[in-house]
Amino acid sequence: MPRDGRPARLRLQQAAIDLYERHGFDQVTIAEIAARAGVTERTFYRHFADKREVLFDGETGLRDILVAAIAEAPATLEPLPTLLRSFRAAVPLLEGNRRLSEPLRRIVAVTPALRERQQAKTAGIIEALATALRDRGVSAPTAALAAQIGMAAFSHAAAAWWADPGQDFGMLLGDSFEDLSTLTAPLAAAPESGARLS
Amino acid sequence: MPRDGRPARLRLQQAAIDLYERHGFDQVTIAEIAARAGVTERTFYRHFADKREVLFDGETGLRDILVAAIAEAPATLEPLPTLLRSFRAAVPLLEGNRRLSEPLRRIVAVTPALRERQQAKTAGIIEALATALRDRGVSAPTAALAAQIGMAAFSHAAAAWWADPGQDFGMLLGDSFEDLSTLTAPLAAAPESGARLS
DNA sequence: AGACGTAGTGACAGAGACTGTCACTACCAC
DNA sequence: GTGGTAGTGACAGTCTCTGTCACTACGTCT
Repeated sequence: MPRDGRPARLRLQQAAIDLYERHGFDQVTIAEIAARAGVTERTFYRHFADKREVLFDGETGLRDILVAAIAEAPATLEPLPTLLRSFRAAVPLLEGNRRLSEPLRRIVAVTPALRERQQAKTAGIIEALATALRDRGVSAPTAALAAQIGMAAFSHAAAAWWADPGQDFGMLLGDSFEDLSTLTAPLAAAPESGARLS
Repeated sequence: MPRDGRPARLRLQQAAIDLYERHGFDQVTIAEIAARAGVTERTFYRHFADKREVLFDGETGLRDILVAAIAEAPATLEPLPTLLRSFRAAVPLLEGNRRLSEPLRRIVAVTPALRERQQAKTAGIIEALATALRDRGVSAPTAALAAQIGMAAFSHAAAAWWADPGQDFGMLLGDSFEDLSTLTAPLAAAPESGARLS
């Protein structure tokens, strides 16, 4: 029985963000969040697994877009170009959520427990990317490695984008993947054994 | 006042590993661990920040070796070759700890809360690698990207090493870094803008 | 209209993680 | 033997998270 028009879930998220930002994650209790949302503590746990999860609801949307884009890519495309393509498909989502993401980023940045959860979320996306690549016939180890590298390049581009709102994310992504090539170029100098990718 | 020869800290670690492995992380209470180590619950928290931390004591050793090796590398060496060099310096440590690490890996693998903590530890090492690269004059964004890629290659090699105990870790590392080159090679096909690394 | 299923919620009890604080003991340096 | 330091016990307390039962709102079917 919602006390106002918005569903309880949304009210809880908004209350949590407000309180976390104002007093710090550690100083806020679930009881306070629930009271502000007009529900009981128990109801909070019906919507979110724990105190951190309330901030990471949007991550699944990004993951789903990326996985779908990988599945739709031309079958002959190599792993990293496939990932670059999928990241480009997610740009509109990120640009649309930018305003909402700003306060979240601030809160997460200063709270170790939340950074830990965010890293876990990123690891989950990497795992999903690897699975999507395996479905295209890429071997498991190569898919895992490519997914990690691709996500690293994506984060690299995202960092630049957050730092300078004026830049075009799509172009930053292209630059990031070029940086991968630049970084790995010196490795060719000292080969040690035969190639082995599959 | 230790009840036996070994310091309480070691007894707590051993008790935690034993109980976590036997009954599962979630089913074990701090009181049980403390009782088995012959101390009180309060003493557990004097040695370890929380219930998970007791399993991740060795990670700092790996980090310190890697950072030291980076600092000692020739100043002209590129970022990724520098990282490869530092990972090679850590091989003896990993080979020496292999027997102890096996049960830890089993426990962590099946417990989401512990995997989360392990990801945080890995992120901490990546951060330390990036800092060490910056100290050599590598720009902050490039250092962060290189550290992530390097750690991905390291994990790639470690996964193969854990899967097949017979392999030489040093050679697997070389193969992993070659795989980086192989993966990024197709990116050169569609350049979009000028190079920008610093 | 009335029976029924389902989703969302309140209320209560409880286990267990983690913290703050004070007092005590062992040990080392001087 | 005096004082400092590290390690510990004991106790109280807060807060997170879970299990359970009952209740309401709402749509569906008959």
